[in-house]
Amino acid sequence: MELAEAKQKFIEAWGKLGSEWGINRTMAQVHALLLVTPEALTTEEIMESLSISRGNANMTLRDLMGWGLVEKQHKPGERKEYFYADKDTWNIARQVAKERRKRELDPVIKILDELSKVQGDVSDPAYNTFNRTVTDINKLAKNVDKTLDTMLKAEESWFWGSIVKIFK
Amino acid sequence: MELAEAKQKFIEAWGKLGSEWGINRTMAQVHALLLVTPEALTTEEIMESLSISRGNANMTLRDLMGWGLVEKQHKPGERKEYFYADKDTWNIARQVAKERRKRELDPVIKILDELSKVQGDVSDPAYNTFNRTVTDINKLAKNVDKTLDTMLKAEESWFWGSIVKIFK
DNA sequence: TTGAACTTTCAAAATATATTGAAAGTTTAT
DNA sequence: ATAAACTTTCAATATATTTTGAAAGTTCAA
Repeated sequence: MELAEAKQKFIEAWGKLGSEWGINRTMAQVHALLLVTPEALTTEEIMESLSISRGNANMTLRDLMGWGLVEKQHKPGERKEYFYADKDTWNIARQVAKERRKRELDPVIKILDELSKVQGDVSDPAYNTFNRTVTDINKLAKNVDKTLDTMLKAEESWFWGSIVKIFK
Repeated sequence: MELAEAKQKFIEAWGKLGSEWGINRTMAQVHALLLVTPEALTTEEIMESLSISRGNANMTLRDLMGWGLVEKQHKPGERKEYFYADKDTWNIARQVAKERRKRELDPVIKILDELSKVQGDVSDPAYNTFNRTVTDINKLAKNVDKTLDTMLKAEESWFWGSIVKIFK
């Protein structure tokens, strides 16, 4: 397989996986492109390479920076902005986990906390089922939250070392 | 807060979380409804309760059964089908992890394996960056895969006990 | 200042995804 | 064999999301 073809396949696969996990396909593709490119790219080059419009490229790059996955670079003596992706897989995973926790998990936990407090008739099965389900999910969510918290602070080697020890 | 209102909020929150994670909003809502309902419900009742059409309810229930989250029940002497959701949070989490692994992670690993094999000029930075990125992601993906595999076989208490020990 | 080089915005258009509902299909009791 | 009770299908429709591209905005060198 040619390198060019392989890059293409990687970008496609990453885009598909992203869209299955609630991440805009284009955003995942731009990220993939930057991941397999050694040097920083301009908006122009990204547009060209993925056949997307200027507006789309601009918004997507802004989002990627918001996720902490891509950063702007300025080359001395040039007006153009260059974009570069961190290529450390562990950093990427941490960054994504961090953002999704903040944006999605935390708000849900807040709601579950509220719903756990709802009072009702203990002899009512409808109430009992509701209460048990909500408090159980709340517990799980908080466990995940705490686990992520520790993971985000951890060093890669330490983390995988520990995981491997447990799951053996 | 009233129980009815609380149920409503739970269904909404679950639907939103689902859609953020690539799961059809209605599917998540039907699941949520069944989770907070002690007894099994008919298609009719679900349609009514969530204001969705018969076709939508039917397809969604079929999908939920495909995910192993909901099952049909038959009441003796009745023609109607009743639908019931397993309420064990750990089972739900395992089931979702299992299905997503099969449907999304495994296919990606297959592609990454192929792409890892691509040969190229070692003095070419484009090739080096591609190769390093792909093999790194492949390693991460396989670690996740292996971890899920073990987790899926694990008992709840054992699992959380271990996790708590490590992340302490 | 001016204008060239570049970036950002956002309403409109395109695309993708989800939903409807009526017709077709199936099952079962009689 | 019939028909009532129920389930499934799927083309048409509706909704949600993504993308475009041209215009407006910004920056900077001369």
